[in-house]
Amino acid sequence: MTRILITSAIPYINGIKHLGNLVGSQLPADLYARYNRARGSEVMFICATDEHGTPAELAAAKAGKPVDEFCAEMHEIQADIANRFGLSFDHFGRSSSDQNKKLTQHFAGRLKAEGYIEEVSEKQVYSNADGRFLPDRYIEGTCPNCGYDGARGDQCENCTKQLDPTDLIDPRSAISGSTDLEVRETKHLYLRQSKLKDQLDAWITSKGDWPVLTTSIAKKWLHDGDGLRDRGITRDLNWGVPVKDGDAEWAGMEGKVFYVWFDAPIEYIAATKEWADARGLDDDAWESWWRTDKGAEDVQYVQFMGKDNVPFHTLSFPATIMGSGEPWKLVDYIKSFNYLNYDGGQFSTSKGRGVFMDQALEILPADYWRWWLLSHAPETSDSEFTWENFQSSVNKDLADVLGNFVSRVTKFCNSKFSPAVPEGGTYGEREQALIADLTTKTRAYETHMAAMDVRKSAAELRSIWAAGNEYLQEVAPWSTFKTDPEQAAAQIRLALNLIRVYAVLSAPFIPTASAQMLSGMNTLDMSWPDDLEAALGVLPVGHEFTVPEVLFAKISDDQRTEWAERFSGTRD
RNA sequence: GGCGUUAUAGCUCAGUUGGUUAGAGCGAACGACUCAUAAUCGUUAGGUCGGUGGUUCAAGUCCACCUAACGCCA
Repeated sequence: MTRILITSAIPYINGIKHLGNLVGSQLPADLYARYNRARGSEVMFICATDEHGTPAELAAAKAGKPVDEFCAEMHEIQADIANRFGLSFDHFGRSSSDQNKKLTQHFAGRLKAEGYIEEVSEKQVYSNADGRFLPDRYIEGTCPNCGYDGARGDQCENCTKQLDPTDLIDPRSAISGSTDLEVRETKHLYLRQSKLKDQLDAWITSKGDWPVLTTSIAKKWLHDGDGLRDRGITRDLNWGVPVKDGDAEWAGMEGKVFYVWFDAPIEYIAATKEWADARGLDDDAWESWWRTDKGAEDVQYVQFMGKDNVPFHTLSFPATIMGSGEPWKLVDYIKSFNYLNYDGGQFSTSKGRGVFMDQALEILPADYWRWWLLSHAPETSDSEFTWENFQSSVNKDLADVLGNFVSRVTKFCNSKFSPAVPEGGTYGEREQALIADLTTKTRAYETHMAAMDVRKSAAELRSIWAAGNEYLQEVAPWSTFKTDPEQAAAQIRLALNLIRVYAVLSAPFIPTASAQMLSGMNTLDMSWPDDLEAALGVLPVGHEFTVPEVLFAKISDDQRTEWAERFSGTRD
């Protein structure tokens, strides 16, 4: 059996994600996971919250809570929203877990032993009042160039001149406002990625089947300017994974933590261990997914992410894996996405512009969003969300084409026969033609899904739905019924079975509606239609069903107008 | 300022290694049907593929420059 390991870029703990974040990683990853499970593969689908770093500390301070408590609460909120969006993670972990601390320290120790860590001494501003070192952008003062009062340590946003923190006149902490600052000498660890440049380059080059978006970004970082640069992997913060050499202390690094981008991808592995630990399984259970010496050789590992995450997944994280000298699994395929824009501009977390995951679920069920987002996923270039487009897609595709098909078939059967699969008649030429058509379309759908061509998959699925309406329109059972009720029964029998087939095929996109369709058809049979003719006979003569409620309600013009207004600026 | 991305029918987007009359869905017009969430099905009309020049027997598809929008960086 094929074993597929799927990871979605892990969302940052600081706040609820917007729809652009969702469609860039978690949602398409979920589509792929659900599809492969449906086809009988063994799937491990991993995601987590990315919890370390200064933004988390500041957000916690703003909320008046200890950072660990803040993260724990935010993790629960994100887990709940993910669940309500139907994101079917096998485990939704936390980068602040003990498993990740141990593993991150382990990797650092291995990298040190293999000669891929360099210790560098730097000067950095320390705030006595805050009791911490300050990153450049958290120091404010007066710009020596233009006199602007709110210049930051890295740049003056008024005159755009780049600065060093020591250039500022009357510097102060952006966190506390304190002016009790001093420059201290501090030591940091650098990951010597440059030593692995050729190895990384050869590895990327070998991935000829990866999307251009992925490889071009990686190549740019490898060859731009002086080539791949070493990266600092430690910070002077309290909130993070303490710097250690495996289990041992690291001399001179006391009180420091690893940089969030070092420990975050390692969480993919650690979250799988969290999964095993939560189920009382031994180490073999998770190592068989990640260690090529313990069974992961045959695992197909696919990562999903937005384009901003590509450098870390094509270079930094692989450098960590390669540099460890241990047989960890490298990614086999990276599916990256462009950005989704919102109504003529960007989604903005800080301005509250656009629709956020919790708000989306307040106004409509998850399937509506899943369908629109996936069928418009920004695969080849940035794409755009507009309320008009959303309204017409939902109304036309979901309500009119699919929802109405279910409705017209079940209601017709109920009124002319009974709420059960009717008996009589036989399948003829037209039915065979439909089966042939559906077979072709289903095979095309499978090909697109396997290739992670999200939009093409959605278009193919829609055309499979439409085929049912085309068939009904042509054979017109409402007319047939008047002259040949037996034949009308055969036509409706086929159409009822088609509803089950649609539920199975559509489940990766719209799992909730799919479950409603199966429930309405009173069946638990989710077998994949490998053979369409057989699949259209699964519900036997006499099988009872219930006429389902309206599957998808339409979006009215009033609603559309109201929502466009509501989400245009400030988050409520 | 440097680097990069994008620019295809009214809208959202496809267009493989350059090769016959540039495609889909929505929207529009017309027609059919009436079982159904005023749903469905069919037909038709819309584009000199941002602009200019070039390479080629042949360019939306390669090259140069220009314009516009956007993004990243220092």
